[in-house]
Amino acid sequence: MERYERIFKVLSDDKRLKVFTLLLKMGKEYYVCEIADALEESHYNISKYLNELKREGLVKEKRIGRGVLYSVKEAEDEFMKYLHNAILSIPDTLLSRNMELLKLRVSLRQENKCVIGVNDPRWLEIAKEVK
Amino acid sequence: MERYERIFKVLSDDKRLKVFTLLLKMGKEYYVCEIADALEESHYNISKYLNELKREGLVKEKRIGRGVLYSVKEAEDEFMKYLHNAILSIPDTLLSRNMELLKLRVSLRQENKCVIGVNDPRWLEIAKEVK
DNA sequence: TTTTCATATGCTAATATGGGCAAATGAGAA
DNA sequence: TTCTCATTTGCCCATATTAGCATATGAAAA
Repeated sequence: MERYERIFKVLSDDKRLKVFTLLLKMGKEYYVCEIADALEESHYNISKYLNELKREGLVKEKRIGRGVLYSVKEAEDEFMKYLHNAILSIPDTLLSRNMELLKLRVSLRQENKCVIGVNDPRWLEIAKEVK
Repeated sequence: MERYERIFKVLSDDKRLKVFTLLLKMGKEYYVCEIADALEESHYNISKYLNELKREGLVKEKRIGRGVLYSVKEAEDEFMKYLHNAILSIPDTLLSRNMELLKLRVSLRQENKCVIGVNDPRWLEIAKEVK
């Protein structure tokens, strides 16, 4: 049962569950810094969460230049397919702000460069408009 | 997200996951002492696990005389239905010994009385036959 | 009532977990 | 090479979780 126990454990933390749910609902690839800004968390913690999710086979990574793109790994068995569906059933309303922020954050991409997060005045300006 | 986080948390422990998976796969009602013996755990810990599962709405209880019957609570939303299916997808082989023990344990029921577990020589005799 | 039985709960010590900071990678740019 | 940037990792501290024991309930039997 260890695999299943570990999968539930990695999803049992608010922050990690939000990271995974966001990636699953948005369905594309995102940089660590974009996810961090969308969830209004520190970059190093988001990096830790993504690594924990990767360790359990929930997400995959792809290095692009200096950045790393993360996305949900395709479900390879029945358990994981149902788990994805369960998490997709979580109401969007619980993450609407973060999904909105992520879309905005991605729209700032310039030749695959990240506009750095919390301290960047441009980003703060944009983020405060989103309820 | 708190509800979902809490549900994953209660399933993130080996023992609690086994209790819930066993109840879900077997699909009937069982006494605390029966579940404890089937999982070869202490009665007080199994009682704690069942209460934690109940607190998150995963199982329900029914008092019968001195005993308490526990069973899986029907899924009431999409999330829970998919979660049940995910857990039902966990291979039976991982719990075959415990499912076997539970069936044996239930077959000993006498007018709703429990034959007490770990220290009862009759039960030990029966249990050691199951691989 | 008193006793017995099945289950539940309170307490404590050992262990695990999470967050934040600082420093380390690793890859491209200069 | 050296510098910069995005991400990762190691470390420490505060907090949370867990198991086991002892005790408490609550319901029926004596």
